[in-house]
Amino acid sequence: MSPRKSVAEALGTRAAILDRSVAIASAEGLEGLTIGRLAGELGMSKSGVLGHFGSKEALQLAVLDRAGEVFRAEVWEPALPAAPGLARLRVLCEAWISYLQRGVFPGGCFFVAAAHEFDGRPGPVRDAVESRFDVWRERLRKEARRAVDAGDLPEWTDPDQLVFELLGMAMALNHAIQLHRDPQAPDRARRAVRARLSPDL
Amino acid sequence: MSPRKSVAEALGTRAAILDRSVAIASAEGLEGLTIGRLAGELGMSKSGVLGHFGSKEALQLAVLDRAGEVFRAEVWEPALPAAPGLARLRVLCEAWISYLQRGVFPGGCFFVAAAHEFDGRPGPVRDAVESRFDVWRERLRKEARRAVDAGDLPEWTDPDQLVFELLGMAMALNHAIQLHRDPQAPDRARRAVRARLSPDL
DNA sequence: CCTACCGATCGGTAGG
DNA sequence: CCTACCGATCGGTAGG
Repeated sequence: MSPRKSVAEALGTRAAILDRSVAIASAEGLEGLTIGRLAGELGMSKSGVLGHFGSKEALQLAVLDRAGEVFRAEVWEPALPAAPGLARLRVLCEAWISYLQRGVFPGGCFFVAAAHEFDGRPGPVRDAVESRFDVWRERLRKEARRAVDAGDLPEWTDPDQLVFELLGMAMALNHAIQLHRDPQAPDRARRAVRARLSPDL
Repeated sequence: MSPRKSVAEALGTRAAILDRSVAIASAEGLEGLTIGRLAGELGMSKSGVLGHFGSKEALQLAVLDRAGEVFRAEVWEPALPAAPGLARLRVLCEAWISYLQRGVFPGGCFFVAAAHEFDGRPGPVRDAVESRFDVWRERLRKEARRAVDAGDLPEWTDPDQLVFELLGMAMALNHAIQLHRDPQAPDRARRAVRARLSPDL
């Protein structure tokens, strides 16, 4: 009989806030995501929204977590059935390109956008963004190392150099799609990946 | 005897506003650049600042022009003495990497940051950013084409593909410097460029 | 170039 | 989860 909702309802509300937040922040950035706008779009009061997180910064961190779950499901998990090493690295890159091509986040890669927004602002949000990139680069590096060890990539391949170039490919693709709406960009990215991961062709 | 300043003084004030604006916007973004903050740092009133431009959007466009002059002086002009084609392309890439490495804009490449900030917001600022990238890509493409025609790059080289990959290299470098403060990144970028522009090595 | 001001919006809090 | 409110700041204008 209390006006408080049940735990399940509260979790549902929280999830709804986060999903809407991801959509807004993807297009407008994590700062452009304001409590007032969020409340308006969800038909809630500002304090109702803020009560779930405590502060805007805590909301931003929760949104990053939610976006991380999406990235994981879209790019990392599809590659798990593939054999570790070169095969998995190829699937990862294709899932990565597809994730950008399909516009899973309407504003482009959530983390690249957040990195640009926060790289000059010390604090927990910046740290969380950097940490996510560290994890992702490490995963790519591990597969690249396995591929070299298995003899599927030339022995002179530097895994860190390869990861650097794959990240550049993804960023160029993200940029070409978001700023130039270039329909040829995904195929360019695929060619760039092929040149690095299919040395025989 | 009027309180109005002379034309020369007004131009000096305008230039001072723009230089400060470039510094602020480089770190905080073109939206984070606010009239009030600018006025405070310059010891002026808000209306004094705004009077030079008319609106925040006009200020943002003027700031993009100013940043464009800096980029031109730092990256394009140093390459003009080099012979068109492969030689100039190499000098351009080295000047580009050096511009990012030295932190000419403290917040990293001004245009990459502006592209991320505005790619989802239609309007004159977005158009100006896109146009600047078009000009830059066209310049790179032209040099790449010359290099192929001269036989200095393999005849199967696709200039658009090469430019796409060079842009990716620059974006990966910008990202590694700004988010990760990775001191090895400039050398990684140089290796990536060498692999594409020095096919003999 | 200034002061003085406008309505709108920001993140956040008090109290229920 | 709400209403009602806080001080601060936003871009911009009127008038000089």
